[in-house]
Amino acid sequence: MLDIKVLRDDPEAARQAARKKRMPDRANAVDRALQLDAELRVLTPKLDGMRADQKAGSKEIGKMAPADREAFLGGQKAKKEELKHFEEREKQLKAEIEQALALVPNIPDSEVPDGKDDTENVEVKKHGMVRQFPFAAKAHYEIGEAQGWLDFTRAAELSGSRNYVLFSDLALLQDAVLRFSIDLMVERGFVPVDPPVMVRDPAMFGTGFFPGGEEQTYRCEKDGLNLIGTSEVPVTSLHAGEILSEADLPKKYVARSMCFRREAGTYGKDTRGLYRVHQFQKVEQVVLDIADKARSLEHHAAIVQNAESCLQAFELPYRIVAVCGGDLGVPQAFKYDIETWMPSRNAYGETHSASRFYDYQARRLGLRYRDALGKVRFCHTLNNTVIASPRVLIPLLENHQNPDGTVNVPAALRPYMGGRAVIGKKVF
RNA sequence: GGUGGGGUGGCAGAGUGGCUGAAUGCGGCGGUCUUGAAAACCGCUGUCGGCGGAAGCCGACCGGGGGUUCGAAUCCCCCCCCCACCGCCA
Repeated sequence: MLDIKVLRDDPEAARQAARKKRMPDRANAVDRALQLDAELRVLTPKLDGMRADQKAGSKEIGKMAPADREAFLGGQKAKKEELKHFEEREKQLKAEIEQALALVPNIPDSEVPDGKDDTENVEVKKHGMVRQFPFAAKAHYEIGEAQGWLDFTRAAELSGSRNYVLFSDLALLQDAVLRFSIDLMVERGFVPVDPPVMVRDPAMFGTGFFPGGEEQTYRCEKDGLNLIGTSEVPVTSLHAGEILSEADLPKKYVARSMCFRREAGTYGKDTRGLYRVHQFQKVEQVVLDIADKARSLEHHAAIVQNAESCLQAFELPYRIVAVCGGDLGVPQAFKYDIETWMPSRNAYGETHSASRFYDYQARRLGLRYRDALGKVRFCHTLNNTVIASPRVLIPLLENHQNPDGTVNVPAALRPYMGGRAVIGKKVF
């Protein structure tokens, strides 16, 4: 949520923001919010005056002799009656402003590239050499199925499309990857968190997924709970409604959780293999800190670096792209995606997403802190993937495959794989 | 699912119709004392909005919504949430 003052001061910036994000309907919300706000700002002083007057009368009456009360009472009642409809309008306006404001997207930073979708993201860094295979490289699902590590048929039978079952060494490899990532983050000072994967609506709203993301979310209607699509939701919301002490900041969390996504509207897209699935596990990093842009930028660089460390440890080629306006979500001010090389796609595929929000989420969450001067302010929030599986298994299997279908285990992961340097048997 | 107890300021916890935006304690800030620190003592210390250069003044807010009343944290109704015990299950 943006501060209404930001809209008043520079409404064009907010409209422009929505357009840059290719959300024209949300640009309209700016004007709706402002229009309602203008009415409220006329109404408020008037209402306050009336209330002050009525309140003063009530105080008088308490001190009066009973005989004098009668005459006064009539006047008081009339004032009360008059107040009533103005108060109703006030309540209505406040609710509607809130509603409109919730639709206004965060303003993208000026360095966000212009563009309509992910094809217009801008590469800013490339790391590692793409491997040239002297043999016919297989896709991860070919290797996985041949090794008995992967079963999409039974998964579909059990749970429908976009599901999978991992077996044996691939199940272990997934765990190795996740555990390595957590250990790396703990070493870097992040506090490990095992959060709930079902959350109430305010957490979805506060992090900016609602309104708008309802179609992507599995919901337990009976209980009014939502399955999270990322632990960003519960972890960023951990301190919602609190006023933290500046001494407690920054809060740096690393969470591991199951994630659930309906993937509505993606029919026919990435249907093979492990790329786009309904449930997966993710290690996520979340940072909460004081409202200072420079600090946010530092954290952002650091959380990107953390993800890079993982990919480097896994010996995977990747690149970093600055996400363009049209591919940015509602709450983000800036986002880097990290894409890892996936031979079966003959392309880099998104594996990480590092966002900064400034105070947009914090404002919606009521996430605040008291600064050195005693002033209460909204925090800044950021997050990035550390590793998400099974998607990361795609590059791991494909980049490290041998002609016979066995797969090399990167040195960093061997301690988590019983010391083995190779997994699988000769299958090709 | 059943029964009972609760939701008040950064935290803990008083407060059952006007003198309460809210006692008290803790914490925080400032000061006295000290070579320095601690302790002790003194003072200040809720959030949001409006007007104002400021001091300040006004308004809203005691889980949420509605109601009674000239006046509600306090009374009534509905909802949400938390806790305890029992039952059931893992």
